[in-house]
Amino acid sequence: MANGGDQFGLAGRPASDCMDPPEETKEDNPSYTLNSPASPQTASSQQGMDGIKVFLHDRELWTKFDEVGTEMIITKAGRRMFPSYKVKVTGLNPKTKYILLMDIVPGDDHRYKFADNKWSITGKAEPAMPGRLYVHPDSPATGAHWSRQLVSFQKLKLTNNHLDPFGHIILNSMHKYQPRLHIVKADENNGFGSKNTAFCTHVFSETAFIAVTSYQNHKITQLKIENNPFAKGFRGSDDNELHRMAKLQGKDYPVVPRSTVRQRACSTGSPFSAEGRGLRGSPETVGSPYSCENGLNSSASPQELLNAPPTHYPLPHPPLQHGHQPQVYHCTKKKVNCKGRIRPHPYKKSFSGSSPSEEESYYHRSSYPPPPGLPNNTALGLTDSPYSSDMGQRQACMFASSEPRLDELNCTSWSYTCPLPSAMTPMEPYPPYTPHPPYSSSPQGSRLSAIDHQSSPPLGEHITHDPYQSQSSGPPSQSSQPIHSRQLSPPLREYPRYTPNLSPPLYHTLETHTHIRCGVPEWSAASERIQRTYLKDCLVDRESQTH
DNA sequence: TCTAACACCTC
DNA sequence: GGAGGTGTTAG
Repeated sequence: MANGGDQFGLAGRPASDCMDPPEETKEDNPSYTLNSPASPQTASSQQGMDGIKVFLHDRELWTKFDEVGTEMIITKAGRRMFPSYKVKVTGLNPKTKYILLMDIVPGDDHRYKFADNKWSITGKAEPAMPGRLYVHPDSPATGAHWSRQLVSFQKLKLTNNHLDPFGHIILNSMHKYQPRLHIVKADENNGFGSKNTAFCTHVFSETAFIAVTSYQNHKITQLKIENNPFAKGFRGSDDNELHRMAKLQGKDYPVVPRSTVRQRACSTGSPFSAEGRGLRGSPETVGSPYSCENGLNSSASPQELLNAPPTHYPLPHPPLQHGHQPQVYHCTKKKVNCKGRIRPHPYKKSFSGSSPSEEESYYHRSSYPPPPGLPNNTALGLTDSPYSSDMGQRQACMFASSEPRLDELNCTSWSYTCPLPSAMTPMEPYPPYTPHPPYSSSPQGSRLSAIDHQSSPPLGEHITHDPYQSQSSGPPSQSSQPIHSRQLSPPLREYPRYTPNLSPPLYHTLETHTHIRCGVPEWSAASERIQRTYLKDCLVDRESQTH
């Protein structure tokens, strides 16, 4: 959340590591990029990754939501994200194959509540859900393919079902999250387990959100209705709408839509209407001096960033309510009692998809810790394979991963142990939440594996960031422990413990439970092997299904 | 808080 | 026409 994130009390944007020139401007639509390690060890990993740029599609819309405090519905069956996460990627080698995947990491270590029309911390976060990675259905594909058009992750679904068998990303309601995009080189020279596996992570702070089972902030509801085609039915349009509602309510006179009532009630008589709340561009939020507390800023070397285990993502927002004025309107959640739906007054379409060209102007690079299941330098060696996934409707592979927390980026070096469930033994769906040291985190892009993924400490609070700077980091270079074994063990997939047979064939999910702590990187060879293996398996599977 | 049924909508 | 994505609603 760019500014509004402040609503969530999110930490400021991640400081950029400045691997890239500070050429970025507000209009760069930068993503924070975490490139591959720059260490001698992994220097090669960066080859071909440095020039990669990612532009968030519909950034304006995202920002609009962010300013209010984005909320994403999570349901047992899985719910798509809206706005959809779509990006335009440039700088890829046309002939090289890449795997694009996403993960959603905790934004911090808190649980939130929405009261008095504002978000506030209500306690400690619940144990992190098993981390999962969503691999874009087209993966792996050539750079030319990815660059050809927008890369959409709109089919990614969020769920609150801890036992979800569909491979959806599991989240906790009332918790803050940060989506991340990972680009992994799947070149043949980067086989599974290869130390040269290159990848980079891109983070758009404006895509941070709070997971909810029902919308809390009415403004978000309205934004969704106004912009999501599938919610068109809830858009008010004109007087006819009122009459229609009246009919629904068995009345012959116009009825004021609930939303309208709320809106009015909320915005009336208060100097702190949503607009004035400062969520959007309020001086205090926009200009918030997100100090670099986690060292993500220039203080951390790319290498360090890479090494930094994923912790929760440092969101570019000031502490909750920080600098916020009381919300103006108090929207009661009481529903209007009527038979039919009460439609809100017509809302003007505030945003329409931005054109690609527009997006480009908003490019900004980013750098963050690698995806939990991603290759840390050692980890993911993706064998090249023409795993083209052209099944009618490609499915994405889901991987469990540890959820990185940015607030832990402080550490210059990281270590994490991955009590890897041997052979993907069913693990606790929700490992008891273990408080982590202030700056512990899981290694970035360390694995695509089933790693015990206990919640890791939040990074956000400790991170500062310059909204317009980019960071880049890569897999923990050190990866202190290279993947030793390249053998591909049986694919670890699904939730052996829950519904081994329920998993759709195309969804491969691994749940990761990772213990993270700050210190010297200690990679779990086992976990890495598993993730590496798993990913490969997933790809192979797809390939076989494709062909 | 959360869920399931629902009507309405897009695709 | 059907599948599936929406927010609403009641419980």
